[in-house]
Amino acid sequence: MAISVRENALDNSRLDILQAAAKCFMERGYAAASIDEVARSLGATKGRIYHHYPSKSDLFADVFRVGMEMNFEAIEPLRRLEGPALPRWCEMARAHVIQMITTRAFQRAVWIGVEMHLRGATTPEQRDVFEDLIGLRTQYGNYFRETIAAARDEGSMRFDDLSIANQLMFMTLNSPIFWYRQRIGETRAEIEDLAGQVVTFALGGLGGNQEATR
Amino acid sequence: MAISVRENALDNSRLDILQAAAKCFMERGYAAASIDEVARSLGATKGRIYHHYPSKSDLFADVFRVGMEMNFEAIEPLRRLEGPALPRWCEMARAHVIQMITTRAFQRAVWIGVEMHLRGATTPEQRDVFEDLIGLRTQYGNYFRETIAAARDEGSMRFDDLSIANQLMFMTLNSPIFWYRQRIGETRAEIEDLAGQVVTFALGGLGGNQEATR
DNA sequence: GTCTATATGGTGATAGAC
DNA sequence: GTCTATCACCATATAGAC
Repeated sequence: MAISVRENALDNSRLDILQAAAKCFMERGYAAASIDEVARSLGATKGRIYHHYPSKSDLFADVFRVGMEMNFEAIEPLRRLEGPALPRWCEMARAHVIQMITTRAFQRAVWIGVEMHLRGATTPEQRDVFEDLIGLRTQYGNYFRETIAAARDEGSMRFDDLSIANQLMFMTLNSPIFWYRQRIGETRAEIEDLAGQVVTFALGGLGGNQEATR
Repeated sequence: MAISVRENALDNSRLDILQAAAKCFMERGYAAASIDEVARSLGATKGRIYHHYPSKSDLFADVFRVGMEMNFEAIEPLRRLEGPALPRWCEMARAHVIQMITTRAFQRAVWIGVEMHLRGATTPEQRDVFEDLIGLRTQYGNYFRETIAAARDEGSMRFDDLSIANQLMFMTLNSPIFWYRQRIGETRAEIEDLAGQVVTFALGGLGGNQEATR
């Protein structure tokens, strides 16, 4: 079943707003982030934002959606790789972690959205839109879930409960959205080393063969 | 260097307020949780809360503090265990995870506080109190950090960067505060099985010898 | 100690000028 | 499309009755 990939391209004004909004949501959280603040960080007033989005909730939902779309794009070619599950998982996991680092603000918003959903903090009006977004997130998660299940079947991973393993794996792979801090002059190689350590940790947690990480 | 353990006992009225507050902070987050809501969940009005706490911020700080004190108590006997680091770590980690599950509301508040600190969301007035609390949290974290460092020295764990390993370890061990849901009629054995899976994942992530988990 | 007002400030959202 | 009011609402915090 095909993921509804965006038909509508991101025009620049919308993208500007989304980036500013993602940053504010990351720095303040959903409730504490104000539309005024998003506008101010754009050097504008909220009239501009309300022209594009009918409500704060809709703005947030769009940040969430775009964040998920970025994720799907990042692993799309990898999840179709032929052959054994373990190396495929390694590629996917690595791409995922790098994505968490490089699009951190959006990914943090995704986390906030998932967390709001889990604790039932969504209002009745938000619920429909959120169901959609959570559906995207679930489907994305299932790609990994199916991959580690296959790896376990193939004997290259060892864990007990699949759901718990998947939860713990994502907590690990997502964690840079909380503690990563961009350093001045940081090279791509340093980011990849960081990602490598995160993937290695997750692989070990999943009972994978350490020699498989190159 | 002694951790300042509480001299002042928790009288019942304060404990009631703290429990209600912890629950609200968990369900709504710091910004969205209202004093009115905490009061309502106590069957009271906010006059009662403001009699005990001068501000929402102080109330939250007390929840944070009590949560951390619970943690110190949970691992206090274990961190002094003699012998090799690996089994000591297993005991500490296991106790920590069970603590996350059984005092979930308080631990979630602790997380919220740490996160607010990390993203600089604290106001100047909050800063001093938060520095204290974050200090507690850091010292608690150091107990684990020293233990895994020792385990690595002893050859029973294998990882690259100590800080990153400690971060990833805590993300794993803390994660039940997000996804754990109490089930009706759940037994202690089921909780311990759950905790065992979390600890096993973390141990694997730290490059520990799987046979060491009993 | 706890309650019932109430002051105060901030935020989401709207209306209408430009 | 964006800005400048402005409204309505809600939440923190306080004052004073009981």
